[in-house]
Amino acid sequence: MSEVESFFKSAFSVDNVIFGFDGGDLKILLIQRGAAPYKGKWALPGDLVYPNEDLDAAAARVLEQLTGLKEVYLEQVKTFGSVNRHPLGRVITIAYFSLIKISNYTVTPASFAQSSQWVNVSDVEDLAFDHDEILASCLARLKRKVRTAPLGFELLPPKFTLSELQQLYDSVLNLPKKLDKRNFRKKILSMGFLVECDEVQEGVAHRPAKLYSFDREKYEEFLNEGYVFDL
Amino acid sequence: MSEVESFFKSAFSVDNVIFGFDGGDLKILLIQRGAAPYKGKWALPGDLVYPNEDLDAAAARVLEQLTGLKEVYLEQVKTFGSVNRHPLGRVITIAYFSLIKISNYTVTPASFAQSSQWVNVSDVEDLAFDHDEILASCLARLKRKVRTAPLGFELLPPKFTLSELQQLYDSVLNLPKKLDKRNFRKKILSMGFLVECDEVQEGVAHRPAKLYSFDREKYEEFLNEGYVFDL
DNA sequence: TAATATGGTGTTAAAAATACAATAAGTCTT
DNA sequence: AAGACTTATTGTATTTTTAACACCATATTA
Repeated sequence: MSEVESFFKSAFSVDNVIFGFDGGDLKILLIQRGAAPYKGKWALPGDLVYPNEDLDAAAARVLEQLTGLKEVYLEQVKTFGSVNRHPLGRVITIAYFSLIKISNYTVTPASFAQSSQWVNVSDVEDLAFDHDEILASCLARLKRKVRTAPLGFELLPPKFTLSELQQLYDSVLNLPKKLDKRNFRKKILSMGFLVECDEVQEGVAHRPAKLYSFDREKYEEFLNEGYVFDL
Repeated sequence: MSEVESFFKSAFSVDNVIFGFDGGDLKILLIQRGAAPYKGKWALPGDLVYPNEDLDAAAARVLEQLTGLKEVYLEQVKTFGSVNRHPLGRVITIAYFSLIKISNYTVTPASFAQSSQWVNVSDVEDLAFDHDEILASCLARLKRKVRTAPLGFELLPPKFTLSELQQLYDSVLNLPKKLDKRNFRKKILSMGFLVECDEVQEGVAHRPAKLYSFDREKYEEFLNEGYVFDL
């Protein structure tokens, strides 16, 4: 094999850390591998990139096949390419994370075929390949990004309470001390892109909270006035 | 060709945005392409990744071949993989940036063979491939990173004046208003990891400035006490 | 020695971050 | 129906951080 040919004895894949938020916990969607290598192990959903497919498109495809969801927040994080990361050859992988509203998740043929499962981020361990490391990178990115861009809303239903929003931040950031309720509300409301719906929570055994939604137009105005999201 | 084979008709490269700081300006090192495609155009230095070479190693190799420098700051930024980004086939590229002390730069056989040149970042335009976009990503990353980690020092000689340091920040950040001299000094010195050398500038036609150096141990202490670099 | 150039230094006012606790509005139990 | 229970909602005082701002010092060169 010539040297030039040997450059083409390689492939690339995408792997996707799919985040969801449910029951107060940050979760990711894992699949159990049905074939070697790492048969039976839990892994991040991923696939080889098709020869004429863009990278972002490949990540979106993996996501859609597994969840049925399109047009979700998707962000490239880092590329992992250690020579020996894949037992069967030189395969580098481009890691993405995506944020979905877990309530929209439905079981698809793909997720049915390869058993898949939502797992609390804090419980994940011992994934196939270098996926533990990939998860760590994506989680670190999410922690940073969620403080500097209005990403949290991608994980919540369209209408949510401020307590739910705060819980989300608490579980993503996982800080030694929870955020202060009054200060959190003051700050997030002062940015002016959360609007009150004329609705309250239902079916809770206590005082129902007001529902809010994220107003993207008002967020754009906020940016145009030179402010930056910072939490 | 089988479908599986077609996955292996692809290659990956690294491209490196090599930043230097000289004469008050932020610069990058470009090479002029000697062969098609884009023959004669200016481009970021890069190369295909060898079959048994890690990605970071490939980026370091490209850098060393061009500059003779080892052990420089190197950071992966983003992977570019549009289907048609390379005219000759499917080549995705992993973009890195590196920070070098431009005074250490020497012409190497590689940089001699392919004409190379330092160019002010603000003057760069119309690079080969998607390199304009790659540069934009790396520059954005540098702007962010330089405020949250002590990277600036990688671009300066071991001993520098506070004015030089501020000039560096001014030219990297390129803000509408320059930083305030007194506030800048107060803040950077208060972090406690810059130490005065017992030396002053020489050969300047005005009052010579004190020289400082970055003390990495003190920086580690600073971190261990729970502080974070923030400028 | 005067002109010129950059180095070096402190204070004050404004804004932002933090710490902190009592009342309100529902449901559930008895 | 009263009381217990649970979470929602709201404001103030303190501390910390940021931002704005101007003059004298020290060297070289003409």
